[in-house]
Amino acid sequence: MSNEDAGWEPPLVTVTVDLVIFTVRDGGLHVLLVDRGIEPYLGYPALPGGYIDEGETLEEAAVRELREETGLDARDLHLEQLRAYSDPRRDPRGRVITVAYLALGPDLPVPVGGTDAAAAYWAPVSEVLARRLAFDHEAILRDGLERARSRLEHTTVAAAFCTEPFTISDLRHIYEAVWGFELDPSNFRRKVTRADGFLEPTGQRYVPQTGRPALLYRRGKATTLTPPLLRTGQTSRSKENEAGEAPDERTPCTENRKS
Amino acid sequence: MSNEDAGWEPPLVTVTVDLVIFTVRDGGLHVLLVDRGIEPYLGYPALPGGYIDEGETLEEAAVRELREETGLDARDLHLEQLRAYSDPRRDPRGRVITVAYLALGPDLPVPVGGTDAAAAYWAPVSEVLARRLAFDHEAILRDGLERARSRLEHTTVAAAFCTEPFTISDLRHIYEAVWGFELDPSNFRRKVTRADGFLEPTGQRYVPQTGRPALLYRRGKATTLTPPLLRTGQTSRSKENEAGEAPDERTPCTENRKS
DNA sequence: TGAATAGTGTCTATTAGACAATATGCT
DNA sequence: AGCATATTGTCTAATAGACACTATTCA
Repeated sequence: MSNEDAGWEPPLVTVTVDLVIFTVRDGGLHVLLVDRGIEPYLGYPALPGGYIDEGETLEEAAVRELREETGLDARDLHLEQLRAYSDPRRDPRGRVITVAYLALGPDLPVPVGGTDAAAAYWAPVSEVLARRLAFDHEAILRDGLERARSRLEHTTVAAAFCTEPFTISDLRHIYEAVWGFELDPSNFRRKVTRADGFLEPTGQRYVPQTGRPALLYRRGKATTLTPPLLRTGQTSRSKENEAGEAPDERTPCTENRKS
Repeated sequence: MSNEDAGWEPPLVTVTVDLVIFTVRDGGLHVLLVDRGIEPYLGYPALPGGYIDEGETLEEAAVRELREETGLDARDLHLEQLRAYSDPRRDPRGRVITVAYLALGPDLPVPVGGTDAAAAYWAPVSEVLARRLAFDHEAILRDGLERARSRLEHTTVAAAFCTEPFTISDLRHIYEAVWGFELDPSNFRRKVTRADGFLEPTGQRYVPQTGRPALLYRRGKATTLTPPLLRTGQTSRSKENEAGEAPDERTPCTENRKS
């Protein structure tokens, strides 16, 4: 390494983690935000996050901030690293590099008053993208959205959005909310049921207020989705609407379940 | 953020960038390594990398280290962020977080003696994976390999491995070297020529020592590959061999070109 | 019975893999 | 001519999208 002259000391930087936490509620994609209570960007909505502690990994810091800032338990969520953001001017206070994490989970209640000053709240992604966020959090949110959309194509994480047990319609509504267009129910069913290890039948049924009862499933063991469920060739009745604009129906993922 | 009590100062950490630089030479996938000249891991092979400077982005640091440690020019390569590695014990000297970058490029000559003490050299990935590397560089290399393999499925970066102009056979040899198994030349040709914006015909031909001349192409404008070129369903004569073990033929990507 | 949603079946165009056949240079 | 590789063509099974049709519950 070129800088290891005797006596030379490498520069030290502050490192934070930021969390892009998505859920689907009321048929639309939502992201968890906090309103900043201090400068800079006082009053601006921001992604939850915080400084990394000594002796912990970035992932551990993400799990900790998840709990401290939002009251969520990482065991209920899918958590993965997104990427690092390092523009030297991204924080006016000085050099702060942040590593963003993507979290996907069911529509869990967030405490109105967390352990922190600013309370976390769910906000529709479509609306948030039209607003200004603190720091470079708009770019991070956009990257997180694209990553989530891509993950739904190649992995089984969509099921992480659902509380078990769930129906195939629930799962389809997840895809529709994240991708922003509708899918053919018949073809969707064919693909997800054929995909090995995606869904595990429970043998139980969900009896809705109206309509035929639906079979209930649990998450299978597979994490990768073979073959992938690609966004290309969406059905013709697709409604091209940006970023989590809710499709027509507003079926909650799991609510009022009987068996 | 939960730690912003008055007077509290966030911990400072050292940040480095490490580079997984791949190329294809002699029909096999190679990675650029340096031998460590100082403790820790004195004498061990390692990925090139170094400390981030004040006022530069991680990407700028990656470009700089590329030049300083290997003599390569980032303009000749595809460069993308891989991910951050943050185990507090990954560097025995103390807390060092590293952000790995993936670089893909043609078989460029590396200076025997760089500006640095240890000279960089190309090593076959298959052999390197059987050896021990410094720090957590084995894991980083593995992640980089998987990322590269995946990128070949969904993007046109394979062409970044080739020096222009190149033939479709050249391109296929890239895929075979990175993925580690052979592909059907006929079906491969059909897919890459149909993919819009992947290849741009030059109208010129490459006349080899033996065999029919091949048409030469340049990189097209597209970066994403639609439809994707998936690894699944490899041809039956596939030779399952791990990580860049060279296929039978050893056709250099571009050498001794006429037109 | 009718509304509403779940689930099945089918038709067709497209695609992928396998592999045969042809083309074109060189020695 | 004979070799080696490039390029084209063809056959078949599998798949995807579109959409009709049947099933099951409740009001």
